[in-house]
Amino acid sequence: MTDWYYDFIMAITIKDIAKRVGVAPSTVSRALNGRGRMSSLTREKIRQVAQELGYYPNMLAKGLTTRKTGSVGVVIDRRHIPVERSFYSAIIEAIESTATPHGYHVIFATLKNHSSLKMVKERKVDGVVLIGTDISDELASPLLEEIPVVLVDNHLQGVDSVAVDNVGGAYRAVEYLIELGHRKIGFITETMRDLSFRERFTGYQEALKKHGIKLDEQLIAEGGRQRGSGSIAIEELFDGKILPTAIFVANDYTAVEVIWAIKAAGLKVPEDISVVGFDDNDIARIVEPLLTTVHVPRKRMGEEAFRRLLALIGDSTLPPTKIVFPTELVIRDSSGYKARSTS
Amino acid sequence: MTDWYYDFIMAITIKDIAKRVGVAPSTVSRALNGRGRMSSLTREKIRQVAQELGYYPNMLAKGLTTRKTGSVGVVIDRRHIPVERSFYSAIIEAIESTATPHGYHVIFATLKNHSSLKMVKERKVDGVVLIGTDISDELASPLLEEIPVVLVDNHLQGVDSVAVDNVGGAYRAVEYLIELGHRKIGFITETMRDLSFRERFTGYQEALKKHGIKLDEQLIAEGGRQRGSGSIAIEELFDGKILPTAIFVANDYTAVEVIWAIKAAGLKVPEDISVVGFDDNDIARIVEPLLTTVHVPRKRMGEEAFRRLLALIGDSTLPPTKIVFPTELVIRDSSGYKARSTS
DNA sequence: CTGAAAGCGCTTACAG
DNA sequence: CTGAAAGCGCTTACAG
Repeated sequence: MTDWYYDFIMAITIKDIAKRVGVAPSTVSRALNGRGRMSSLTREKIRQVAQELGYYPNMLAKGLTTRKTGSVGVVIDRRHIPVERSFYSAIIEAIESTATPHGYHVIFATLKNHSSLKMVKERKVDGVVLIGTDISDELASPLLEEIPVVLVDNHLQGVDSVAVDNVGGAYRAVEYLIELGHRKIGFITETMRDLSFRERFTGYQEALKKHGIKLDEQLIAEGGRQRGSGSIAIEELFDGKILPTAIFVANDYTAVEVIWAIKAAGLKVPEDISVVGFDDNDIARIVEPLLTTVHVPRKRMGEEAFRRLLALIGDSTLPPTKIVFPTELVIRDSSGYKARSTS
Repeated sequence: MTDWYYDFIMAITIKDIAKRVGVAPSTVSRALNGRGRMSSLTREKIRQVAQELGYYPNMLAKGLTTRKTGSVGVVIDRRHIPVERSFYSAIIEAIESTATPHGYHVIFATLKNHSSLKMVKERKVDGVVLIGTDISDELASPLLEEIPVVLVDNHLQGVDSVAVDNVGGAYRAVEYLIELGHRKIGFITETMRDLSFRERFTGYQEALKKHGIKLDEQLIAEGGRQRGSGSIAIEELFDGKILPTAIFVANDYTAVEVIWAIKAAGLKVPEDISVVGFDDNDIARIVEPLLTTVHVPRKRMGEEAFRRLLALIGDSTLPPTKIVFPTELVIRDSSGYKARSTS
């Protein structure tokens, strides 16, 4: 009776197992962690009882002595919410689903409120992955001193990162447009302040150059970080002397707005203007026409980010590595041959 | 020199502060936690030194003695990923952003692998919110014995929950369709196995009844839990004797598929058939035409879920409460008056 | 092969 | 008002 009561209130500890098996708690610890040689008989007995009792280690106690928590932090910049929601969600899901089989939990935080530094300082995590493009050096540094860090979709000198081949992806997208016969190819981005977007711009430039097309400032527009960025940028382009026959947009969300704006202006996509995005966000398959875009392997990036973090947790002296994933152009309905009639 | 070295390797503890101020560690603890009376002079001195040293409590140690971790778990059914990604992401974000100012961290997990039970048993969280519609009694029960639980978008006897007025929302949506002149109003759902969807069906029935419209089995279709569910359901409806002039769809994602299927059949939305969804998911503003739908206040639900959980963590004897949020019909472009010409 | 002891960093009665 | 001690549940040298 009292036994039952006790069990209900308190969780099972190694002491309980020790008593039941008739050994010392330290022996239970060794058996369960597989440390040190010991008779496989007592080991088996202990494991069996632990199982029977439904024992789980108290990670607070375990962590206090081992300095490992079995958790990792995943931090995302608030700015990416909710606009790029599905993009970053996919990465986070991938991290979670690869962390779980390794016995790790994932603490999810947003960049405001220093809550990421807090979780590190409070010793709640063994490492952290920082997702997104706004992670500054000042933010990363204090973390780096304490704990392994992996950057996703960003890069800082001397810090591990998993990124995507933005230059190559953009290059391929623009080259594809050129292959379709386009020569007046616009470039639209929310902002040039993001590393990823600048890299995509570089790819755009390189593709033009490679094919002997001169860069035209009038075909480049920055819509700003806000809703409606795409339509602001389109207005800017349309105000110029020359109309593009195709536009490469630095991310899908803005590309969708660009499509809307083009349609609102009474033009057709892709008949009048082809549009190609970047990311292969969920919305790319919802807009009309379905968006041609550059696929970013978010799942693989998330998986790799966790794996890399795990390696660093195991050995923090590993030299910083930058892992770059290739992209893939996904051709859908928003792009087509340049119309003959147009200039 | 050695001092610096020491500081760098080890984190600051109350012992360090105690030494510096010249008091006992227990005094530091009391000062920092504001427990017990003490001279406000030493208290201030201690707090100041803690601040200077950049002290953060080791939550593992703190949690070991207080049995509080300062973390809560948020668990989502794997099935909701990625289809309903943005829907549940918004709730999770809301939970995170209301948890942070309270000093709490959020552990995010998915329902597979028992990783949710694991985090509870390992004492990593003080409470958990279970999001989504697939949380069974068997899953919730073992958690309930250990820790406070709040359900979101679901309900179980005797468990705290925050939900949405599915019946009322569906009622309003269908009544709106009736006001537009529609009489042959279809109902499409992925499945009737979800509580939410059944409730929405109830609202549909009640609205018809209230306005003296007979329920017609031929106008009801279940597309199944899969991609393309909406188009499967549409085929079923179109195979029937009578064509609906409006369709109420139990969730937005399926509603989008329904719109696609209608357009693929050569009909127009809303001219030929009006479509109304439920959720006000991000995609509702991306489809064409923009989807009329029932807004679910995900942000407020997430906030309230955390607040409720916090209350239960403070006092686990609070009687179970079911909080139901009202919905709001958001009229966009996928719905319109019933065309005169049609039968 | 296994036990007793110390320690991880905190809090909390208990003295004084 | 404040200090010394015990304890939270685990691990890890250290003995034996």
